[in-house]
Amino acid sequence: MSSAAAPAPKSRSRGRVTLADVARHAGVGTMTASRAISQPGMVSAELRARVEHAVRKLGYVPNRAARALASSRSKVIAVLIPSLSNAVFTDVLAGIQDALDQYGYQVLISDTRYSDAEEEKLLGINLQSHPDGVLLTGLRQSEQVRAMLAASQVPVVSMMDLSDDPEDMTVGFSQQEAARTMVRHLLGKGYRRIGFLGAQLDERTLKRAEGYRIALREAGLYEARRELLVPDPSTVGLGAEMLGRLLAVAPDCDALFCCNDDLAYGAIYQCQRRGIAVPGKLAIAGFNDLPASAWMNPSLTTIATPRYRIGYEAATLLRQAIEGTPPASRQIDLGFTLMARESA
Amino acid sequence: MSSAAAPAPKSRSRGRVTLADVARHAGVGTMTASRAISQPGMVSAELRARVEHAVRKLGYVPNRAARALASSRSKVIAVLIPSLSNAVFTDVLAGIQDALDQYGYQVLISDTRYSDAEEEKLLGINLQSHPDGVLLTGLRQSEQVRAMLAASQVPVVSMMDLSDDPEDMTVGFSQQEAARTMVRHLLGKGYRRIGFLGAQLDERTLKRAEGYRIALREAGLYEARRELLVPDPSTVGLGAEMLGRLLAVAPDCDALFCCNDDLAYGAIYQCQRRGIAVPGKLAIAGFNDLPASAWMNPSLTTIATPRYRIGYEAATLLRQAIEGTPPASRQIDLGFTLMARESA
DNA sequence: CTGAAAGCGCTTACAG
DNA sequence: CTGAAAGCGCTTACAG
Repeated sequence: MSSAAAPAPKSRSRGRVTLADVARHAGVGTMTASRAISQPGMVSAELRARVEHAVRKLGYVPNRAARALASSRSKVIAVLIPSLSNAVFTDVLAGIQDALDQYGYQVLISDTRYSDAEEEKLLGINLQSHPDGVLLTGLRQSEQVRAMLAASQVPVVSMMDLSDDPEDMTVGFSQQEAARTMVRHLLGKGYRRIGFLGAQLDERTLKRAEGYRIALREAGLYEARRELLVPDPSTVGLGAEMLGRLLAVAPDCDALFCCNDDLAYGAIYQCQRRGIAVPGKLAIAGFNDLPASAWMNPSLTTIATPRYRIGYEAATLLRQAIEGTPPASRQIDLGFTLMARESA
Repeated sequence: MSSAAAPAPKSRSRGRVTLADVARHAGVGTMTASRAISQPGMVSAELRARVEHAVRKLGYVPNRAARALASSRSKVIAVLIPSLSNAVFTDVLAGIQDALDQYGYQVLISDTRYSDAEEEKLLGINLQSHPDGVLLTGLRQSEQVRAMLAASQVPVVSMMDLSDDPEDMTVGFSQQEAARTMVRHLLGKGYRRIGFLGAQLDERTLKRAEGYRIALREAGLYEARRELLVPDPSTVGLGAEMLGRLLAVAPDCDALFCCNDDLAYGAIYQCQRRGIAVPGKLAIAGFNDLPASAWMNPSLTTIATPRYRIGYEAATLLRQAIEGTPPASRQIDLGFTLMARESA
């Protein structure tokens, strides 16, 4: 039909169903089709129905990349956690998912494996998706990470701890206070030679160790030799091994505070093998209150942490920041609960 | 300078540094800048250096959405797992991450919570990102999910099990054979009244239950009353409770095969509370070999499953399918290992 | 309430 | 090895 004046446009079509196809099928403009999908309220009932029918009929799948590019809102939230194999953080993730579920955000989960270098790398990759917001674990990020975050101007909420900078958005509880509370509980039970087992040496472990020291110093009972810190990842096996190492240098401990439940499980199992009565000869306490802690024998005295709620509230706070809703508070302290059971 | 003929283009710029900025700064064409970043080998060393310098200087962050839109390759791989709070699947994820780490894929992790409806919903959302490939757990997907996958024409690899359809790409092991192997081990140890505890009732649990039945029928020892299956999620607490329920109807069991380690932990803990000697009075076996199983008392007899390798090999197989590399095999059986320990 | 045009930031053929 | 133009599939102002 047309004169040969204009060359045929080169088509790079992928044969996918596009919004234009839907609009054509429904006999409306592309715009209207777009609105019928994203803002149904702004389109008349009839056109909306026609568009919806066309969507279904053609099996239209919106293209997120195109939407993100055109709207400059990616509807992506990036989450950086130090470990996916630690139940603490999968509980946090569950809370995040539940909080964001109905708001159309895509959650990008990254496991930094407790490594700053890995965190930088993963954040860099995530930033390429231009997330609308970022959820971080802890407060002590590397300079690099801070710089990247600042340059991207993306809203950030930190999880698990509390900041003393009122500018920060944080949801968590005081790691140090929680540890101090546990040690005071042990002191209250009459224990006087309390040891500490810490692994990974991440920010939270160090804060718990500090809480332990503070509480013992307050009681005039702190002795550095009762404290064993190693950088290895926390596992049950490591707890078993560390118990042996600590008792080798401080055999007179009457109680042991482990920086998490996994270590405590290992310590208890090792005591059982060695015939050391728990808590009779050695009381043992953990941190986190994992599901097995209430069931093992002896049941484990530990600190219950509000992991799910931390994820839920942090995601909600971030969403509000993204959407411009003024949050009631930028700092949310969710507290912790001492679970006094049989082991200590 | 210019005459007023052409209206000024409306700018919707976001103030972000773009490839065009980098190109301008480096004094090259946009194309060359693009290539210097994506295919460095195709650009002369000098221009490449200039582009790299500009990238660093301007703090350029590539826009994934734009890249995906223009190239029709999202470099996204969607992973659907039934649970993030089950260590089995976080190990699988670790393998996936490690396999894909160096190839520039963004991994989209979705937790379907053992729900078909949730799986459909999450797959639908993931498909909007037009993933280059999808990693699925198990073989029994809903009709909906299958239809969506077929329509999207995206390559799919199934994890955890083995398919008898040679068209399928699968990486796993025979759940049924593994269960059968465990029951045979128990039979070999002289146990004759072997019970079974199963929860969640997902595909894998049902296959393990079937393996249990087959092995006992082979020995002429199957009795339906020794089998307890409940749909609740597997937890240590549930294992403890189920032990009580099973012994109430079949108090003469001399061994118990639990569909996973969590249930087995709970069963053992419950025996300890009730003064039932394990394995003296009741032998107990699990499935998966979680890290604590080797350490608890008694140590747990279980089946070690190659979870990390399943993730690693499945991701590699998928990547090869995406990139057009003919894989050595579309079906990879990674096997399993009986861990005979103290409990059975 | 509805729509034609322009633009988001890249990469893909196509020419040099 | 290098580059100008067109296009990917949406949404954003801007007009009706």
